[in-house]
Amino acid sequence: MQLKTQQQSSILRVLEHLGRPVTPQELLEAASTESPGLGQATVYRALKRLVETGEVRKIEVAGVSPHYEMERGNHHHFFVCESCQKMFELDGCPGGFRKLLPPGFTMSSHEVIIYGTCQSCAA
Amino acid sequence: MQLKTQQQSSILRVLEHLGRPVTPQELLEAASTESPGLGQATVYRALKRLVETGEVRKIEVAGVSPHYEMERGNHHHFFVCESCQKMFELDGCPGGFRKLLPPGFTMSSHEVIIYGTCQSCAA
DNA sequence: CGCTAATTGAGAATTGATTCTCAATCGGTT
DNA sequence: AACCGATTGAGAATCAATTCTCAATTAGCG
Repeated sequence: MQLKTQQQSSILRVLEHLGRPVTPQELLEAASTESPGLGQATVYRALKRLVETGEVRKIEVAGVSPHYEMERGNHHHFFVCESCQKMFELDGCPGGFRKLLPPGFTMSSHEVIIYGTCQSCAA
Repeated sequence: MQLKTQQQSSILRVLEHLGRPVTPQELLEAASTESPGLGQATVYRALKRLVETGEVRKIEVAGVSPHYEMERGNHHHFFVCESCQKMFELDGCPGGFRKLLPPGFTMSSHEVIIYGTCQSCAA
């Protein structure tokens, strides 16, 4: 058990290399150069396993389909380019969210998404 | 044209009365007491029209299906209760998001979602 | 190398949200 | 009250994302 297939290695390697949240579709296309004939079911199966083991994080934000990125343990938020639909990681966090809570409410986590235009699209 | 049917009035009145973002399903159930036999297609049709005219806003955040709320023009964010899945409006905004942007990126809007436990569920 | 269970690819199937179809009914006008 | 186009409800259909099915292939072990 726990086979290390060529497909699984490709998927993980490409995901690490891309360095930003990507859709299963983008990942399929990118990993297909290393593993020709790669099927989308395999990408979904790999992502599912990686999310379960905590190696990969699934990111869902309004306006775009789900993206996946390597879990690197650093707290960060996201930027969504309204022009190319690509998603980027943003370092840092302004904090101060707890003061928005109404009485009796407790916060376990938060998310910040910034929409706009990325550098490539602005050029 | 531009009929004001009993169903449309009920949907709008109930949405205003609920005072928080709700799902089409919640809205259907709540408005059904006023308009028995109300169909989900009618709720979707009404919401679509209201969103187009700008009276209602569609809110999509990770982890829960789309919600709708009256557009009142005040900038605010959202709280999602991880226990009951209900969504609430949060007043205020910490600001300071622009400093998270990498060079060359521009911001057109932002969203903040806080996850946690609401007052009712905490009790 | 040969075996066996796990994995893969292709396409069908499923899921949840939303939209469409169409006959019956309603709203507003005369 | 009668008319006619708009709206409605029920269920079928669609859509995008994801999962399942199953025969063919592959990984890891002896």
